[in-house]
Amino acid sequence: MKELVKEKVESAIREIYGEELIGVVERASFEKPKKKEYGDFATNVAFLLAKELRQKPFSIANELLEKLKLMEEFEKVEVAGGGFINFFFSQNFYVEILKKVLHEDFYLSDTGKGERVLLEYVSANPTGPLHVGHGRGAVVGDVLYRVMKLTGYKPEREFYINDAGRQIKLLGVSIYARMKELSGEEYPFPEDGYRGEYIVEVAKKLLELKPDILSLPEEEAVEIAAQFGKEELLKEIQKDLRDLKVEFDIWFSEKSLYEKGEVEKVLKLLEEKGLTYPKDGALWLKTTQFGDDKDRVVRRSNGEYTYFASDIAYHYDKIERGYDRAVDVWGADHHGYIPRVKAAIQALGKEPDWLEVVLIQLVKLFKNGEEVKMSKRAGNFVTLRWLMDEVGVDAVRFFFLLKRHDTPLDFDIDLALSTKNENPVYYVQYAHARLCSILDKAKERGFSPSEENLELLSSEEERELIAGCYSLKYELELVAKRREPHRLTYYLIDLASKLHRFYNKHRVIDEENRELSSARLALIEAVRKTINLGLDILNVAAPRRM
RNA sequence: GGGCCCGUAGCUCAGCUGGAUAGAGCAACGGACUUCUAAUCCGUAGGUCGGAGGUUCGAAUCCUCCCGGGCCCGCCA
Repeated sequence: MKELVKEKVESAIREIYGEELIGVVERASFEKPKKKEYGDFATNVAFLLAKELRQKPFSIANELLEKLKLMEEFEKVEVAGGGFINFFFSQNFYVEILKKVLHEDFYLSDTGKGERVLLEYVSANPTGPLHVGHGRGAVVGDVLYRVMKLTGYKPEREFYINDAGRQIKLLGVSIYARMKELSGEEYPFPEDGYRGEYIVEVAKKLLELKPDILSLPEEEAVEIAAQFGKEELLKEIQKDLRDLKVEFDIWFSEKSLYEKGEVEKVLKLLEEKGLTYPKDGALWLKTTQFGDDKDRVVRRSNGEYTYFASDIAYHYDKIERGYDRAVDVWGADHHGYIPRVKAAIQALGKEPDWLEVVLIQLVKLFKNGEEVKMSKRAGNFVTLRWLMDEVGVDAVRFFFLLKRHDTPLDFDIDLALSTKNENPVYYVQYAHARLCSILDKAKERGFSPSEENLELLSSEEERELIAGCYSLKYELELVAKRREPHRLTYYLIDLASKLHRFYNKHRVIDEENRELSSARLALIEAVRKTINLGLDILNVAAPRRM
């Protein structure tokens, strides 16, 4: 709808003021006003044109009005508030929109213009189970991907496996220590080792598989434990993600960067550009040249590469793979890391904006009004698995998108289990079930949807529903452009609310008025299709009955 | 000390690339089921949008300062 009004205004401006002022349309607002007296849509273009033309907004608005009045999509156009232009859509226009919703893939768009975007999310270390924060990032990334697919982008999904470096060694030592304990030997547990009980389980499993492992030289045994643990835990992570309905196209191994010499290669490249220097026995990257607070170490004085070094190689690899843009989903505690990675990207010759970072804020769980504390089994955090078992996947996915990704989320477990209207998942699902029920009931009684008399759908509630369905297209564009998947849940709650309001005021199946009934059934089908679509994109169930 | 995020109704939060009288849910109060699902709806009440300046036709939204809360500042990942 927005595009349409925009288009019409553009053509009016073109006729009156000429091509050169078309640009203001992009900056102008086109919105549904809060007050219905102000029409179905309103714009402030006249104010913006006033600045350019140095004339009064009011007179400019009136000039535009003369042209806009004549267009058949509008029943009425008026100027108010000193220069706002208010549009009232004609009934025919609503009919056309409704038909589009019914027959076309109206929600698709080409906003992305074919941009190849690499979405990287979760990327948890294979040293333990996923926690709820990972889950939130997973859902944000996953839904973003699904929406981008529908809005003209070419996204790909990637999980970066941190299977190299210190934390994997530590994992090996932790498992080794537990195996020693299990076989009754005294062995000091490493200072920063992984203390979660899951380590004990991995240790048990490895002992069963390789009973003689403890008779091997310690170094060798630790290495085996590290590899085994990494694989086991990665499998667990993959299972959690599958159950959360989150998928990936590429599993990218950090280790492979070392094995293929990519880390050395990229550091050499940076060295050739004169962007590295040795100091105190370490190798530093001049990130301050690109806006970072201080230079950063890429190779420690003991010869080991830092995590940053492999991350540079990783992003270099992304650049080499030819993506137009990379979007990384990170935990908000990593935000201090952004300037140095962006600096590295510039050092590699790309614009800093080539990389976008979506930050995921903390998730806190509440049950019976109290915060759910860390479980011993997991180490020191609540696992995603526990939460999924507790409230189900649909609730997890939906609730993770109830707040913008960078604001902290308090996850109310009691609410997620509630079957009342206060639970937004049920609220939306109930709307869907209700729509299905009406359609079933109508069929039983010999009614069927028809597009013969759609002009009868002229009440405020019906128009709201028609416009509401169609705006899915616009919402998806916003989700993709602004990387804000939470908008989709809000949209669905809003559409469900419009449906419930309609339902309580109007009767669909009416023996006295079969024509209106048939038209309303068409509307019901359109709303059902739209809610179903929205839930599908979220990958949340749309039950026919509840 | 430096940097980032946040402060909107009693509570949880939308709205923030400037637009008309600031929204929703929960909680409170009052209503609506012989009818297509009451897992729903309608109404009432509730606000100096943390504070003070500034930019302008117009500010919750942009700028500056202040107050309050969170997070980050490693040759960790």
